[in-house]
Amino acid sequence: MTSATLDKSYDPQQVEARWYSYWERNALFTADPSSLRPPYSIVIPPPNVTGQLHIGHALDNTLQDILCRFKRMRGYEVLWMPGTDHAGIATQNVVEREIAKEGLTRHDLGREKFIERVWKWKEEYGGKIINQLKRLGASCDWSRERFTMDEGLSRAVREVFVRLYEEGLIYRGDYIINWCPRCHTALSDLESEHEEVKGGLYHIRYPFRNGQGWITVATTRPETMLGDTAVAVNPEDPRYKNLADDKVVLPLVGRELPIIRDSYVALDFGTGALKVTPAHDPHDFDLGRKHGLEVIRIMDDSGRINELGGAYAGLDRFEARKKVLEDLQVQGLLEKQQEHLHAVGHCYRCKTMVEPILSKQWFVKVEPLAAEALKAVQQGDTRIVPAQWTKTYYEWMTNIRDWCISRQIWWGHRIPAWYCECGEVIVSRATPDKCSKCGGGDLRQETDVLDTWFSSGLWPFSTMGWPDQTPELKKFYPTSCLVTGFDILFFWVARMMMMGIKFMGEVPFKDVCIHALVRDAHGQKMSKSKGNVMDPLIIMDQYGTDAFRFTLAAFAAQGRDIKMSEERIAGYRNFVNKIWNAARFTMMNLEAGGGQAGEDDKLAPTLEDRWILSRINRTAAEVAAAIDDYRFNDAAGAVYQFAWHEFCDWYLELIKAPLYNQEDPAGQARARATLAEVFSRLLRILHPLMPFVTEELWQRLPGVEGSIMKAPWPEGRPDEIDLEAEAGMELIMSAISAVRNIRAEAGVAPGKEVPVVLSFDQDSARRMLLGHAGRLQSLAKISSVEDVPAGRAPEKAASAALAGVTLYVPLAGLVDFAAEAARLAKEIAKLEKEIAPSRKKLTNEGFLAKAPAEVVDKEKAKVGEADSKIGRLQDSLAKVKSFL
RNA sequence: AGGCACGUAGCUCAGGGGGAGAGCGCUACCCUGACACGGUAGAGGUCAUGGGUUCAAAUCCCAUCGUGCCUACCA
Repeated sequence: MTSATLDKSYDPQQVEARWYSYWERNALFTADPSSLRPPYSIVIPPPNVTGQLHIGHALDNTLQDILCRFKRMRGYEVLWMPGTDHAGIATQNVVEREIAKEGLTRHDLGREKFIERVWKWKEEYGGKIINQLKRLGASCDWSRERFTMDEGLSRAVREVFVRLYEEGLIYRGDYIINWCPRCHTALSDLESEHEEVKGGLYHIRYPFRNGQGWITVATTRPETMLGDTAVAVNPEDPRYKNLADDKVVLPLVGRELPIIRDSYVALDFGTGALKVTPAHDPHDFDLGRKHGLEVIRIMDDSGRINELGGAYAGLDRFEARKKVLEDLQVQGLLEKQQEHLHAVGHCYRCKTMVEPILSKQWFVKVEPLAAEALKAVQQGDTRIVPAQWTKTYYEWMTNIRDWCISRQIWWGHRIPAWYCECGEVIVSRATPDKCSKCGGGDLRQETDVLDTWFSSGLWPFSTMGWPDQTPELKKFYPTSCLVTGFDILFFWVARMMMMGIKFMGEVPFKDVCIHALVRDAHGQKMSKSKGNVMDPLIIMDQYGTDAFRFTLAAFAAQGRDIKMSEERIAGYRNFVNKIWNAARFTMMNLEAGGGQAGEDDKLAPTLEDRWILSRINRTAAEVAAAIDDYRFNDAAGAVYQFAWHEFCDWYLELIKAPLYNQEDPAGQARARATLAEVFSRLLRILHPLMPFVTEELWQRLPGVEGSIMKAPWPEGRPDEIDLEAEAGMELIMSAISAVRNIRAEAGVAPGKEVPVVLSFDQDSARRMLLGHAGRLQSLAKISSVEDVPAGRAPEKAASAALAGVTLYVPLAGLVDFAAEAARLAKEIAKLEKEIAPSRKKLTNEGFLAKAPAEVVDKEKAKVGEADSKIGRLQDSLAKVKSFL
């Protein structure tokens, strides 16, 4: 392969397809638990099997990939554990929809057949996202890919369930839970998403039994009155101190209800009187228990009024509300209704309004687990980055309530509990064949399955073979870092913390790196219903994966939402192309040397060599530090700045002269050697961010063998840091810019060469500029450089004041003195404006007295420098004006 | 109701007590033998508002306005 085959512009499509399979074939992603290298491990947040790669996954996995590739290059044994989540409700919904097309429900098929169908679906369509992650370049160890319903992981689930049960941390009981009437299952508190809903607050009269007036209750849920078993008021409420009767008659139903007094009732809300429906409201449930109230559940699992709802039986809850209100209106019992804004839970899977319903479910007693998880972060075993999320984590961990883990669906880990006719409940790792109490053989397994998050909570260790003691666990647990969005901090991170500490005795990860949500260019959350989703696959097709990844990294500033913009992606596409062309240039020149580069580089390095080596050292260090700190945007920014604005803009331009100078073969070889070295390092610095193009270019570099993935990260070389070269280059670059500016402002044709006269007031500046006059000439199109004493400077010239030198471009006949005067005046004004704050500071006695000496010195130096420049510019201005 | 962020160039965003930055866009010139997905030179900002701390505030503190998000059982 030679640069003859390197196209003029980068075409991502063909390159990307080639390298991913190369990496996989060569097992470059595979982790070796017996390696002696230090471990670095990440478990992927397992996407749903039903999932399609969206931009949030893309961000999340790009960041993980950057970390993994970087750590590999730095000599770590890296395990990036991949896999997918069985996503109980979501997956079941998908397959139910599929069989619905055949006119079937899951009940037509029966549990076993239905689950077979789900597995079949999973084999066929599930895990599409895995290939999409590969498109993204994710360097996961696919040989270890896991699925939460795998046999091994299922064993871990059973083990955990049984142990928690045996310790009394799992229990079963009747409580109010969040019920989704569409999915027909219980949900945890987290899975019920609160959304503001405009509802009504209805004031309803409950007449006293004795006919002496009524009590008015206020409610947002009039339809649940069918299940009312009391009315409650606050014992302190003067309005209700002396009531006409101690019982009311429930309208529409006719049941007599006691009036209970409880301080729970707020005095200042509604009417101060509360209807109590223990079967359909969590607080009412508590009140009911406390006061020994009857519990009447009036709704079925689909949210329809059941036979206990009398005339309303069969009506959907919303129809029932309407009808109840109508009937109350007719009877004159609806005193008033007002608009009322309140937060109502919605199913996180299907957005159906959640129904709080009394039901028998399994729960995890989380308090003791949460206490440990809280402590682990407090004492720094796990660090949350950025730290602002720590508080949120604490808040949740301290206010946590028991976790409802049973789901009335079929797809998932079936709860390992069996019921015997004798009433015994057997919870066991292995399927029992007879009752442990009565010996009976007629056992029925619990039909409920576990919350999907129960199994994903075990992910960091179940994927590594737990409950067995495996080499993987030994080497890679606890994992180094977890990268995820804050939206699942509670759902998942918190649960992994609890489970990891409980069962491994150690936190599951040392760091939690929390990144922002990706939004569209207007800051809206991307969603299918809004139609503002950006499909990462299409983006990758259009701009290339590397450009996309680089954009994500550049946007990933901590603690902020990301507004994705296509313009930015296009900008970084251009950057990738810039790298490509820098490579094109590099290779053309390396080949021109017949592959001899590096052999004859004994010559002392030139200024630009020293400078670029110094700069790339700093850049490598900066990028490394940024990645280590999860400041991905800083990493991207630093390498972008270096590659484009130092390496390409200046260094490549500067070495064209020596590279093209046939008369100095040694100088050519030396330039080639540095170029090859610096470019090789640049590719390696870029690799974690843009793996594909860097691999392609790496493998085309002469003398390179093997993947860039195996190449070492360019660690710092303190000997190459060169302050003198950096300062010298500053001066040279400023001189070149000054000449270019003068040329542009004077309208000198780009091709025309101009003479330059320099008048020095510092010897170091003289040595630097005259010693590198050739560089000046080639980059600023200069015909000659002349050194004159200050007094002999050309008069009819445009000029610029630099540090230690005044630069003149004599433009006899060309120079427009009026324009030059304006330019100088502008320059002076700009300098004055810039230096004004410093001047002010130096007149401030407090500043001189209290500011650190080095700050004062710095300000003085700044003013001195500016004064020198301004003075020289004013001299020039006066001269120019004299010709007007 | 509480909590957490955020208001910086036309747009999208970095920065975070001592010289206002980037990308895109804009203006002018240039197809210069890596690159027009390019080059060179420019224009553009009282860093939301009002106070305070400090020798020094875009940066720290308080308040106000605006925006977004999270948590929450006043029916």
